[in-house]
Amino acid sequence: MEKVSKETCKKRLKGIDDALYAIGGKWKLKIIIALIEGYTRFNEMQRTIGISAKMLSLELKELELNGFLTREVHPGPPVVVEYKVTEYSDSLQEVLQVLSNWGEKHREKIRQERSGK
Amino acid sequence: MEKVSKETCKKRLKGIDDALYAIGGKWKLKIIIALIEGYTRFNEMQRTIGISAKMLSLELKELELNGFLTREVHPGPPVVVEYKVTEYSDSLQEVLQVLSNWGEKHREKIRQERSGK
DNA sequence: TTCAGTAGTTAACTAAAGGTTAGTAGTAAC
DNA sequence: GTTACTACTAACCTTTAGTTAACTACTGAA
Repeated sequence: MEKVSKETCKKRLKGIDDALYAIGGKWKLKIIIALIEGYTRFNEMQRTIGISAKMLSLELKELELNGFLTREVHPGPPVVVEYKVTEYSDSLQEVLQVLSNWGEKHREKIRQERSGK
Repeated sequence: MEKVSKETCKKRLKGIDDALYAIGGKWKLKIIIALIEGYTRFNEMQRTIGISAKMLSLELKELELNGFLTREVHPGPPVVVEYKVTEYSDSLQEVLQVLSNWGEKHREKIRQERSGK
């Protein structure tokens, strides 16, 4: 009789590890949300998310490389660059939903604890 | 007719923000998994997760402060310290499940892409 | 008595993440 | 002709995250 379920644990840890590798960090999920909600332009996203140009540029490159979005340059003039989520990003919808909901509830809990004191 | 749903977007971004504030970073979710799966001791968790003593110590303090776990010292001799998840951590089960599953599938996808070349 | 284990802490350091400011090159409005 | 917007990039700097090794203090086994 073990208290610890080593196999399940290892499996879950590995899954989390792989997920964090692809979509961990401060910005990736936020960028994907912005794209899913219909934002396509660089400056637009920068303002919406509250990210610096440098970070946005870096993260967009990584996300493109990993198949989460595409970058389309429409030669102008004026030149317009559009970022769009790929179908693969749809596989993240559930993650986004669950995580965002949890965050909302957590914020509510914290708020109540503070006001309750 | 807007392509962008600003309200939904803002709400989801805020939710993600709150979630990442509490459980973002490389270690917090992993520690919670280890605890949920039944690990209770410091060195045990260190080995299972592959985290340094310093980081584990720091993260455990934060998680305790935020109500995700309790620290029980059983005065010995020998002194034994037990970490246990609180009920509140159960609210993370769905997050853990969804994220870990996504990670697994993502790894599988990457693996296939590499072998397919 | 020496070696190993428990539960950490501390110091010294490196690496990664992120911010700020400035600048580029083009368009377009005032 | 000056200001502003778009989509960035480069240099510089700070902060946060993380590693390694040494050390504490106590227990128990060889």
